[in-house]
Amino acid sequence: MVNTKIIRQRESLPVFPYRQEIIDAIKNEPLLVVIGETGSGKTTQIPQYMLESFPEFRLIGVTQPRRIAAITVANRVSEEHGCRLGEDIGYCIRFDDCTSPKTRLKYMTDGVLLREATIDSRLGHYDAIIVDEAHERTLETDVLFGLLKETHRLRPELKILVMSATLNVEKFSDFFNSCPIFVIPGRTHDVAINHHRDAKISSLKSTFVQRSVETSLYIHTQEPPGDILVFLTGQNEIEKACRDLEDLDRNLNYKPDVKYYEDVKGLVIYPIYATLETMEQKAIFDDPPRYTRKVVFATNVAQTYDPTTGMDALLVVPISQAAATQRAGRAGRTASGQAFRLYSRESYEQLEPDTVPEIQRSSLLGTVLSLKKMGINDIINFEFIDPPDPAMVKNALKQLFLLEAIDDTGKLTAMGNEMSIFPLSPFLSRVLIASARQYECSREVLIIVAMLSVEEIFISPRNAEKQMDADEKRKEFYHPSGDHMMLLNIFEKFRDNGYSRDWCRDKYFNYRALSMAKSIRDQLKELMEKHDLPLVSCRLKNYQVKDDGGRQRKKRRNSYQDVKYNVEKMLESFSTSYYINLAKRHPHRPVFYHYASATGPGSESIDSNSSLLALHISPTSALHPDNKVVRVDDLDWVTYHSVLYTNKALMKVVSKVKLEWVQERLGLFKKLAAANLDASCSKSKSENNMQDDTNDDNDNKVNSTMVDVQEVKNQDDEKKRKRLEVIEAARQRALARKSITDQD
DNA sequence: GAGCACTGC
Repeated sequence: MVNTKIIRQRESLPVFPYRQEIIDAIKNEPLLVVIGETGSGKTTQIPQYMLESFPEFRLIGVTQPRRIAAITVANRVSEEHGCRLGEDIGYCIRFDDCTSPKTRLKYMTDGVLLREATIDSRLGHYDAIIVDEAHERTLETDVLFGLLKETHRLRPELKILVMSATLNVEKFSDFFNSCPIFVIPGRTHDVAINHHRDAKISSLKSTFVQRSVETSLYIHTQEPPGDILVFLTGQNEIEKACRDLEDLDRNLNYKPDVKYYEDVKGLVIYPIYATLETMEQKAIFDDPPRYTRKVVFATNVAQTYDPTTGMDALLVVPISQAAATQRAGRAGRTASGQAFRLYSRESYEQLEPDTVPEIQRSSLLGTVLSLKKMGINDIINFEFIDPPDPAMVKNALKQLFLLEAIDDTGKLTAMGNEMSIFPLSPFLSRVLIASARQYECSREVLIIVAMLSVEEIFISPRNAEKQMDADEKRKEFYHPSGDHMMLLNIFEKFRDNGYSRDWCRDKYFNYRALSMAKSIRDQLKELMEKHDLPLVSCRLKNYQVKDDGGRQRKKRRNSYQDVKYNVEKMLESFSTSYYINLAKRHPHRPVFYHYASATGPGSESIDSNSSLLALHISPTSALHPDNKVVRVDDLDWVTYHSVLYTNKALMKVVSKVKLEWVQERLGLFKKLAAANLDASCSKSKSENNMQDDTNDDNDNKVNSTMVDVQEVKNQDDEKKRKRLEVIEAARQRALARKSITDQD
């Protein structure tokens, strides 16, 4: 049955007049770059043209950066094509494979294709690969670029298309052997851009929320009807902006003395950020009531990875010119519009032209492990379109060595091979394997690992009363050993309550996060079964439910022995990785110091001082002094899952450990100093010599780090404390300064 | 002076 309406729709798309030209180009060229704006139809049409024109193609793969895009596009295309989703046309995302042996066109996330590549780096199932939304430059897209270039050498018959929305794509073409670029002319509307007369970005500081609210109100009262979209940096700012604008709106009396009040008689204000419930997110697409203007406050900030500490840090940084232009372009999607920048034209011109690709600002630990698994040993010389910072690569190699995933020559070990089975941070993969092969507690550790792989579990209500209620309710999950066991408690209670959304709401837990943890647990369990990793419980045999009130509880406080599980075994499993994040308490203060920073590039650069950065226990931790679960002086050694920089360095997910658990593994730091991890990199001799120097250096640093920690332990005079504080403050300032391009 | 944007396997 031919649906004429669908045909008419397909033919009205900007890409349609170029159908034959595109097909010819694909026929003649193994590599092709296609440019087309959002809405040009490139994502839905070009794969269909290929399906229709190349019947000999058994499978065409199209990657998308986001799950939702893969699903909706596949849906749309199967409808246009007149087949049921999952038959000729399907999609594949994590936890949801909607394809069949019949499938010839497969939409997927770039992460899925990357996982497939770790199993078969030739991508032998595919006759064509299309990397869509390449301009987003996700970590996965960038790695795929390098792999596909290699695959092209091995399989020149494989058709490779790179599709992008930006015009600045010579780079893609240059990378793929100067391949042709096909441009689909777009349909866009004019956007007028207004800059602030003189404000510098650096001078906005904390006033940007207030300024954005004032500007919104100005637009509302002075400009013709039309919605307003405001970009801010985080949830807090967004909520404050919503409140402030609502207050201002309430005080407006919509008298007919201003030109546009007859058309615009009120405001509807929406916040949008990821942790909002899906329903609340969808609300922003509702049509506002008549005569009202819609204002949306949305998020967007950048993540940075600090190579001097090897830690993730969330810092507010100025956007790039490209990102500013893209944001402004949002105003012209459906009609002409205006963009208001709260900073001057000069400030705009001083911004970085392009957004730094994700690969240059994130941890490469998992990426390097995947590449090694694919047989790519020489990571430094791997063909990246924009190579990552070599210091980041070296850091990743060191960490992988400390996890025993690679040996002292940089080669993948049997352990590393097994670790790459799991779609997890290599730290957590290592823990999971230890719990299965060594400590006999994988059934429980599996849960904790899943809980550590999801977004924030705790909801922090803004309302002070609710916040107190939330804090109170959290207490029932506390465990004297720390937060890992708390996570296990939470998941088990969630399970015992039938994975209920209402239960989550009552306890102030993020239902979406806990459901995701359940899915991940199930997936990991399947992978363990498939690869013969034993699933063993450490539940104690003689465990009986006994309620003898306070005495039992008091006894538990002084021991790691849970009445129910062998907690030591679980925490020992975690220590196989997290000895790298071992911290010792200051003798007289509730702060901690990292045991040996030899892992991070911190050891390479400045100082052994990085080990003296004061680490605080996060207020959300069961072990935080205010929570009174344990006395601070009962804490000696702890390991932490991650560090968050606020104005302090906060350890997140902290558990109490015994030094004897990690003593043996600490020896790996020593071995690291002697290892030559990028020996496989065929660098010039002089660079290799430099390499050796660095390694010698590391050896010294490891020692000095240990001496320093020892000093902290033995000495405790006021001067020393002062010195540490000065160092810490300097570090924090340096960290903040690095992120701001404008001078004060 | 307390708190973290977004993806994804």
